Amino acid sequence: MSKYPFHQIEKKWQQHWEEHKTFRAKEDPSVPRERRAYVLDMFPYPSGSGLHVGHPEGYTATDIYCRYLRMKGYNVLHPMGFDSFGLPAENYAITTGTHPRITTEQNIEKFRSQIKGLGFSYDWDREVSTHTPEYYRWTQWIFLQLFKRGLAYESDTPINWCPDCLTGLANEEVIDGACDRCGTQVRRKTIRQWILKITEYADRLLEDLEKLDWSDAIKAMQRNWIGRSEGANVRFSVERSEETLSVYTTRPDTLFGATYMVLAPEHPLVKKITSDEQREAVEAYLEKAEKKSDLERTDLAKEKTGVFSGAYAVNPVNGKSIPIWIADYVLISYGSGAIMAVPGHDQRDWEYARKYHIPVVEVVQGGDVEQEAYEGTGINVNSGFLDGLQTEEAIESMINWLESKGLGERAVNYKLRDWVFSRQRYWGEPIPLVHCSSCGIVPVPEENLPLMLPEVDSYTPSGTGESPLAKIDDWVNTSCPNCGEAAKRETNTMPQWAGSCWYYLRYLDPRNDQEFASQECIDYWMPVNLYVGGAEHAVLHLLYARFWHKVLYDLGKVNTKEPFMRLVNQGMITSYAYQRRDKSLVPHDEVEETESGAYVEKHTREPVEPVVAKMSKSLKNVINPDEIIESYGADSMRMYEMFMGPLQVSKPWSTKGLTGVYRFLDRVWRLSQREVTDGQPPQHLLKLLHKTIKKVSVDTGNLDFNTAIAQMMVYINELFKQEGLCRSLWEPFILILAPYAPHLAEELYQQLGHHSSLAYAEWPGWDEQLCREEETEVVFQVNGKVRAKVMMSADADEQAMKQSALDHEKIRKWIDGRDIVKTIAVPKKLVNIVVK
RNA sequence: GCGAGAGUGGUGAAAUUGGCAGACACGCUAGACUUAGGAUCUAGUGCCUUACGGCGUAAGGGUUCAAGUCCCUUCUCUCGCACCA
Repeated sequence: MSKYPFHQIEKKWQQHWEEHKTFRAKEDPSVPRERRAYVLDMFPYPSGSGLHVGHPEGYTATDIYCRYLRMKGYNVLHPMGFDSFGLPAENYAITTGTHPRITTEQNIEKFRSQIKGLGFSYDWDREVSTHTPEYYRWTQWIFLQLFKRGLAYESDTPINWCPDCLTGLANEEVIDGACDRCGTQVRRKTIRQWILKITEYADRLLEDLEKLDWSDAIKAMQRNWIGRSEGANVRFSVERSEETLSVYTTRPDTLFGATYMVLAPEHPLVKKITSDEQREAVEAYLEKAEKKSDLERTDLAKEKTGVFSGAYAVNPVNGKSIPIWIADYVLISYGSGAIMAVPGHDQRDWEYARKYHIPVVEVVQGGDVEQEAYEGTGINVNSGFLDGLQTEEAIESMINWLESKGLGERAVNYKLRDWVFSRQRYWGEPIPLVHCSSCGIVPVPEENLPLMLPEVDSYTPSGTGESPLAKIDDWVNTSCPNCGEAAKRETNTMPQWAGSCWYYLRYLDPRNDQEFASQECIDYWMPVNLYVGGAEHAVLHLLYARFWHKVLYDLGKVNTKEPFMRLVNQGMITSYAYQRRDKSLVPHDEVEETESGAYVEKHTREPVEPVVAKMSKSLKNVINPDEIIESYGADSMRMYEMFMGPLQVSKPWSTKGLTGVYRFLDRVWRLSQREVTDGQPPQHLLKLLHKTIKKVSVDTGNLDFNTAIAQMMVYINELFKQEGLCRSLWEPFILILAPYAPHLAEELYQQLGHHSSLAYAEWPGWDEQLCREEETEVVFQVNGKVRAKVMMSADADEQAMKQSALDHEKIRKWIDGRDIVKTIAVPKKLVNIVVK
């Protein structure tokens, strides 16, 4: 066993912090606003498999940052909790009959102890779990506010139905046509759903992104998801019919080029306008389209299919009669579910027109519409009153024309769709509404919240689309809060996103039973200064949370338009796996290393190559943090995760690599066993100390933890070479090590005679004078190639540098007898002599 | 297909404004030492070359006294979106 007693040290200090409530955050009004920091981690779903090495990465990063800020004198709020409603616990309940609360709370227990084992400086007094009635009371309360503002509505729209989970899924939860959770192929089913009108906030969600200190990549993803576009709605009349057909277009300037129209198969007008001759063909096509899953409909994009409806519309600008087709390349869920097709200037329409021999008309110059659609801008032709106009003017002119004739108007469209908010599930927040036959939908009075999740006999969904709650008659049957007559409760529950939409607010005031959080606490801490989590939540969670926050802002309940000022996404921690020649992957335990250092598959002796892959159970390359902590200690685990590389990029785990930081900490420990003296330290070490303090301070503030650690290693390697141990070189180092390896640092700090925790000790400053070098190495180059290196005074001027280079004997060898064209000197760096 | 990002030793990676490519760590090699440990310590370690020196940041080209860094072309990988009218 090692000399470094991390087991003992880590246990001791974790107990100390817990007993002394070292990291409790208080709303101290004497701390000015700019010295307060709210640093937030994305809270975990407490799954049955416990923590994996990915969780501690972000948590370690924020912990280091928080510990650093505390030592810099900041008042820091750093809470942790659990996103504890969710499908796995319920699916487990369905198969075993165990109440999801029981499994969930066991899992929370396990997660909490694992997280505590890493020595994170959370204020545990603020812990929240979304499944507790004290918490979901306020989730329900916020839902009621949305409902009262008209932001929640019922709709019978077709939804994505997972036949395995027997539940509806939001569009966003369907990945490649399969259920996000269980992978089952999703089907369409029509069901009554609660929907939240997030689209009403689309513009603000888009605009307010500007102010946020988020990566451009994440902002771009959100922008893309919201998908705002500007254009016009145009109404076409249908020949021999009273109907009008409304379409959305971003290119009203191409209206003269619209030679046909297309309806999505689900469009309500399809049945009304289809002619008798075409009815059979249309019905056959509709049936085919219905059977296609979304996956097929999007994947079969290469070959567009459709059918003529037999009906014609009138192009309002030129009175021409144009055919109306039905095709599934038009989506019912975007725009009006119908388009005007301009084959000259839209590639999809072009392909379709070619296939069905529909005329292609050029109305914007710039391409060759015989070869392909021209989607760019240019001068309008064949366009009546638009002829000769540039695209931008043509668009304006056409919109004005449409508006003046009452045939259309300027319009904005979004890809973003409203949020399907109900789940036919047991393990979620009950939606606090009552259906009354005379009063309609009535909210449960706020003073009666929480609406408790009742106990049930069976967690199995009814299979009809209703949640297990529908089977409990004495819960479902209630009286109307309004008129007192018999009424029925809403039996849908909320999705898992609900609880995570506002948890960062509950941490501010977690035991408040009067409101979700007091104004004082919100004012004191908000907004979140730094939010760290996985990129997988880049769109959904962050968009939903921002939406709820804006609603609360409109209600006057929060003081900021945006909840999270700075967002950092940590990269994924991957692992090595082994790959056969045919690129298939081999599980970890079926590979062994040969004597020559190559890898072979055990039973076939086939050579395999190590490659980086996601950790997965099937590849058996999952790293368990408990084992790492047991063998190397939490401080090593923390430091290694930060040493691997930049926080934001994904990087492969290597337990061998971890031994590097373990050895470093062991070396620090062995240093501490030397006698500490009070003498004057050697100048070169003092200078190195100050450079180290500077680099660690700057890098920690920028979350560049890997380079900060490297610098501490450099320092310790030098310090180790010196005999003895100078207190003035040692104590500041312990303080800068503290955020990274807090257990060891506390122990060493105590060894130096301190009696309290270093958690609030003053972060050491550095002396800029000592960080400066009097002498630097200067490179002499001839034609850009390094020919000599010399030490020179840092303030040598360019002239002196040039002269010294020209006089240098190695340089003379290269320049003698040649013409010097030019000489460049860069102070402290180099001299370059250009010769011919 | 579109969009974003990335390609640096055997490996993870460093490298203000263009200014010594490879810090730090793993691994490897040699030696020392021993309380034989998951040790530890010392030295070495980009490639070619006995040396002088040459070549090296995915490939090719360009700008510059000087390019990992700036510009152009190509390739590969990762992520996101996927008929958004």
